[in-house]
Amino acid sequence: MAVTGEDTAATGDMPTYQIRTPTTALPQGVVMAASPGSLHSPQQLAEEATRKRELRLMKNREAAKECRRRKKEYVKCLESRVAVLEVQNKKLIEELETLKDICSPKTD
DNA sequence: CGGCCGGCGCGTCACTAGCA
DNA sequence: TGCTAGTGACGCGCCGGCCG
Repeated sequence: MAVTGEDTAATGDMPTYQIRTPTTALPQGVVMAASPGSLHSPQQLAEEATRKRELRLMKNREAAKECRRRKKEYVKCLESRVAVLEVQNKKLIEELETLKDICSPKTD
């Protein structure tokens, strides 16, 4: 691992999202119908939209990090549970064999 | 040594469940 | 019903190991 975390996709300053989904996200020409109460110049509206988008992206970025962290933890937890159950299973099998030996009629 | 491949982490988008 | 947090999916870049 040791991934140089910071130099990946976005931090490389390559807005990949623009390439992938030009139509979704925020249709660029469209200046989101502003909140009816506050009237601003088109430029202000655009700035507001940009600001909102950046905030959303930032929050989602953090959410994704947290989500991945939890998922890793969950997987680790499952793996250790598997290990415990395997040991337990092995012991039970051994015990079963022992009991079989004890209970089986002598062949001699 | 250079190319390829698999694994990993990241950012973003799209979708959804739950809440006010 | 609109908003937000959570998450699956996708694509990207980086790294380490393997092979010719």
